[in-house]
Amino acid sequence: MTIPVQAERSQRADARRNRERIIDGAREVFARSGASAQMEDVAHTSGVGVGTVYRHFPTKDALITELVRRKFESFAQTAREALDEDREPFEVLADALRRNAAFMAGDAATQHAMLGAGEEIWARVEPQRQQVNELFQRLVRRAQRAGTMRGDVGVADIPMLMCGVGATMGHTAPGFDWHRHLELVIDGLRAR
Amino acid sequence: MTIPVQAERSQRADARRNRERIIDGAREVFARSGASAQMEDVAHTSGVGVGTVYRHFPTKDALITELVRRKFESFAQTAREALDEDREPFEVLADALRRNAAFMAGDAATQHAMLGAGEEIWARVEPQRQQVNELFQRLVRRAQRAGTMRGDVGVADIPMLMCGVGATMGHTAPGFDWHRHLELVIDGLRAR
Amino acid sequence: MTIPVQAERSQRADARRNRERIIDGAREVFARSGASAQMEDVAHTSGVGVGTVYRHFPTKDALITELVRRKFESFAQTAREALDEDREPFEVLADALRRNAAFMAGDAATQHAMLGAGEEIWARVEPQRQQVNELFQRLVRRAQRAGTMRGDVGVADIPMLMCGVGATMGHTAPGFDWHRHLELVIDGLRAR
Amino acid sequence: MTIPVQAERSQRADARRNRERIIDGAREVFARSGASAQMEDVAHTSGVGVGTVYRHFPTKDALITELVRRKFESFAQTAREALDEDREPFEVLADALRRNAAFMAGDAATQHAMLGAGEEIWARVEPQRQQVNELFQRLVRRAQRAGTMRGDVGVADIPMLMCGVGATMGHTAPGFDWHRHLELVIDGLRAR
DNA sequence: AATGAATGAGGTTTCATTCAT
DNA sequence: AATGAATGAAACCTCATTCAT
Repeated sequence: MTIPVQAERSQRADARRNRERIIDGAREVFARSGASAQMEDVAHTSGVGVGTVYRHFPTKDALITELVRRKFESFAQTAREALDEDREPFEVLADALRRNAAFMAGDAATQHAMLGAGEEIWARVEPQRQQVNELFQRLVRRAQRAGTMRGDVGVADIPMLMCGVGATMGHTAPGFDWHRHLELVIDGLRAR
Repeated sequence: MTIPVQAERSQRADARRNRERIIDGAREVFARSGASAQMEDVAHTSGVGVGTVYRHFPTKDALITELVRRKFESFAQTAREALDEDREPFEVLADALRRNAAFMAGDAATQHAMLGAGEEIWARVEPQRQQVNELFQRLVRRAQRAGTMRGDVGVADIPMLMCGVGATMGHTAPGFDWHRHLELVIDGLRAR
Repeated sequence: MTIPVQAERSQRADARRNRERIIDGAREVFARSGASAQMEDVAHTSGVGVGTVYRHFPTKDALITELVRRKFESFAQTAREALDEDREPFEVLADALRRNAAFMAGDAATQHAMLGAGEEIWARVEPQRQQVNELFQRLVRRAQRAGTMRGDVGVADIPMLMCGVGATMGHTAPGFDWHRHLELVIDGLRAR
Repeated sequence: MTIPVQAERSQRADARRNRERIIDGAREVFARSGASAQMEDVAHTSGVGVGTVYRHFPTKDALITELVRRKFESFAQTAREALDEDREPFEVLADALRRNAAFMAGDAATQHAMLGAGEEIWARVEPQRQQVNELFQRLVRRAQRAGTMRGDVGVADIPMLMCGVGATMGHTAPGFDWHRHLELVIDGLRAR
């Protein structure tokens, strides 16, 4: 009786490992090919067959959604770490934004979602989004209490502004530089 | 002798009318379907055959490029009109940005192009882009001389920031409001 | 009353000139682009509009047919001139074949028809074909009477063999040379 | 342990069977419709979807190329068998040509390629072509040594002459008969 | 559970022909 | 009679998804 369980477990471990490989592959492929990435390419890059990709993610959208979800989770993680920091609160917030922007810069799938192309994706990561919002809410409140952040800006503005920064990342147009964009945004949040 | 000339003119007028109808149709369809709009749909919406669309625009990209080019031209027009105004220079600039943002908000095709989907399109509109830049350059200079605009922000930053505002337009996410995004951007440009 | 007649005549002259220009243009275009030549290209090369091409030739096939018909007429002309010659009859025949092969070499449309692609075209130039046959019949008979041409070869074999030579013309494959092909064919016709 | 191997093999066998079905279907369709045959038609005739055709042959040209390649391979096979015969060498060569001509007559796709429609195709079958040439080279040499074949004709002439015979096959014109054309060619190769 | 071959709707583009001017 | 813009039926090819092995 224990043998099938072991087998099942080992298979689950296998499946789980595959799931991770697929997610890694997908990130790589989306970074390479942008929104036009193909499932076959994801499968090949991940070292599995397309069928396996579809076993784990019933839809291309579902795969992208997972990528975005995880990105939001790392945004949340950044915020959590920031909450433990002890420096000047606005600088803590600004650094968290900088770290998250850097995360986004390396992830074309998330950028794609950020650009409004994926209404549905956006809806399906609502829980994660709220989680991020709640955490940033606290960072914002601290900074506003400290008087170093504008009082008339809310947490809700932050994802909107960061989406804007994300839009810059996809561009190679002259004068476009998301680092500068981000600093202008941060500057705009600072109390005067 | 005048008859052929008239005939020639009337034919051209016809073709030109069709061209405009196609552009109008394209705007409508791109607004509806975003980047995935289909040429067949554009043709049908414009009330012409696909062949006619292809006679005027040899490629889907060429059609989108024309849409974007015209949008840039209206941006330039806005700037020209602004240069004739003689209110407080920063307010003149801010209003020009508001008017242009409103133009973009009504044109999903341009939003799409702005959001990095079309490297090539962007390149082919370079002349128009520079024209817009030059005109805004003057508005910026005036405002900076008047001391009501930050001195450490350049014209080059403006399209980048406006691109960010455009990214907000595609979203229906809670808290997303491009008017607010724009005002935050304008605020960030204001001298303190 | 005479004025309209003159007008009509001048128009006919005009139309006729156009017809010739179209035929010249068509030859040029078919030589350039082979079977995939386009009517628009023919029109442009001829310096007229497509509509004009279609006024003169209701169909692409009709245009090609005319080209082939004329080619056959020049084949006939070659034969007629040969019949006036006074040299050794087989050599006269051989030279006629050489001249006609050279005509074909410069005319992709005819080659195309020769390659069996145009069943219908072939059928529509039947009268011209028979004319050519009859004339060559006489050349063949003379050569056979002179005993310098194989007696067991008929006129009917000649277009078939020449079609084969024509097939060589379209090729750039190594070792392909229609002049050599033709000489081998001529050799095969010679009495031993 | 043997099960996966069997599975792998049977899958490959399946794909391979499909590949053969596609090639058979293609031969049928090209015979019916000539150069203008459609991929959709090939798919339908083969009993598979278009996608499957494109999985096996990325391009219409690739499919035609394969057809031609195989034809060349059967030409080579004919030559190999002929080399094993030990009848009079020229007759052996002649029979090989007859067999190959019959192969061509049954395959409109090859006829089409032979007739110069596909420069690129011709280039991509160069190795097979050379293989055929080498084998025929030996047949030719034997016949020439035996003194029953003309000494001033080379192997390089053979494909050219056979191309000519192929051109006859596409025709239904009166007097056209490729068997006769071939015999005239063979006669031309014979020593006198 | 994994594989990758198969599917086929759908997308862009071409071009012979028609027709309004 | 001439023009060239308009038409739209194909043609080729792609790719998300399904399914037999």
